[in-house]
Amino acid sequence: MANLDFYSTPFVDFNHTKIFGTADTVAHFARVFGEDAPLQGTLSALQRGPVRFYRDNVIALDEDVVDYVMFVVSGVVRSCKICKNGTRSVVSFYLPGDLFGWTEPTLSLSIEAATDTEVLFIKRSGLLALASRDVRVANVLLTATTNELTRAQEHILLLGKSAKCRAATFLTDLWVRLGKAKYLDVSMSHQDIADYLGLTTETLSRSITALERSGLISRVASRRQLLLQNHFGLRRVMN
Amino acid sequence: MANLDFYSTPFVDFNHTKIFGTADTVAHFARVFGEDAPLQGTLSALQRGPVRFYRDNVIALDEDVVDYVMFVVSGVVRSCKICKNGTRSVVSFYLPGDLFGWTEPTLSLSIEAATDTEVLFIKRSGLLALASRDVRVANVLLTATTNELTRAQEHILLLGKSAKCRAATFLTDLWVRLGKAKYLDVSMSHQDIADYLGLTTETLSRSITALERSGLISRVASRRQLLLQNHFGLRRVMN
DNA sequence: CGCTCATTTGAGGAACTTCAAGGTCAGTGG
DNA sequence: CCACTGACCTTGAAGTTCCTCAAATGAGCG
Repeated sequence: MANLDFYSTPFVDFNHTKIFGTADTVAHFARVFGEDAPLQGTLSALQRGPVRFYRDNVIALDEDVVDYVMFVVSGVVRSCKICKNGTRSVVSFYLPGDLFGWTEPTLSLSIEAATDTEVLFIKRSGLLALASRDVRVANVLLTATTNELTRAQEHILLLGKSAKCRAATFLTDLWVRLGKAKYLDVSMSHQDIADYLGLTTETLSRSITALERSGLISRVASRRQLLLQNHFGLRRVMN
Repeated sequence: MANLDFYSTPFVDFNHTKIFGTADTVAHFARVFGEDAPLQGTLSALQRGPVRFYRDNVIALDEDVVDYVMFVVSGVVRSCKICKNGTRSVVSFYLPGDLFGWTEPTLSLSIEAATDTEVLFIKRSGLLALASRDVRVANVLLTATTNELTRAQEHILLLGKSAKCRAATFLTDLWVRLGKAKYLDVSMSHQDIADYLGLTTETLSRSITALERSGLISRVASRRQLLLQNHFGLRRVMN
């Protein structure tokens, strides 16, 4: 179980983790908070990490993170819940550049590494104090939460559609969120995606195969790498 | 279509609306923003309304409300989307005391009256400016968005469960949100609830009947009024 | 190469939807 | 007061989609 008091000392090993340099972090942060040097300094005093987690390791349990918000430096983070009957739901995926951890701990979601990932921990109280002094920071925080809210609402709408539509929408959205690169590297497992879409892996597989047979997507080197061939057709399936 | 420039003049009629006194409004607002008299004054300068909407009338289209957030004074508001194939999804219900309207307009949700309702419109820019001067207001805004995010995530989890579980959870949650009164008055239509739960009205009806036959709930006077009889049993169905 | 684990495919079953009809209730007018 | 109306909810039977279970195939790795 994640014990975040660990992070009060910067640069520690934890849970098979390895500490990386902060160069990438600053670059990512700059995208969110701008290039203001004094502000960067204040922020880096609040942050711990980045900490590396290997795939499927628990980053934090929701109750543990009331004191921190998190920032994804690399990899994919999933926020999920296992119900009493054994089924799992993935509530959200967080990608590099996402600032998350606002939700109430009452849901007791588990924050886990969907791939190998680097995560930055930021003192919530310090960030809120900073926000009350600097309007830009306050705006960033409000933007981060409303963005996450918007994605959650899109997710709700998605769960009302057919399996094929869910798969097509997921792949297209992921492609957009990852910057519309030529090839889409689907780095999370089919199990994670299925639990996100409210499907079984079998139905997900059949849906993706159906999209492939329709000529809308095609698989490149590995099965994890896709080429979205017919964006217009995909848009039509997405409804 | 709702044209919010209308509200730049206070106390107007709009869309078969009738203007009510502000007594209730201030009481509701006090719960959220506290009893600070100068702050109340500043806030009331930002607000327009309350405006009354009759059931099934459109309060605002998402694109229209970039300049306003909304506050429910009485009744139930639904935020929903009609897809191209004709199916409708209800993303969220807002109850008296809820402050909403943060989500990005890209989703183009429609904000509608699920029952007769009174809604207060608050200038977004003014509220944000106030938040940057008053930390309490900033906290209220962040709390409002994170609360809504938490509810959206609970909604996502709910859509992964069985029809009976969804119905039981919906009724129990509504009962809690409405203050745990003895009897639960379900004021929205079954169609609205079904679209919220991702079910048909038929399946919803069958699920509620099943709950009744199990002795977990019972109907009182009208079909819209329920008594949650066995909270322990409901909890078990909710999983 | 041979192991393991993830993905794919197939057949059968369960849950939910669809379509159709009947029932209930509040409001309306005779 | 009572029949009539229309909206809403309930119930039944048939159909669809997705899930479950089982087995085969493929990919990654020592």
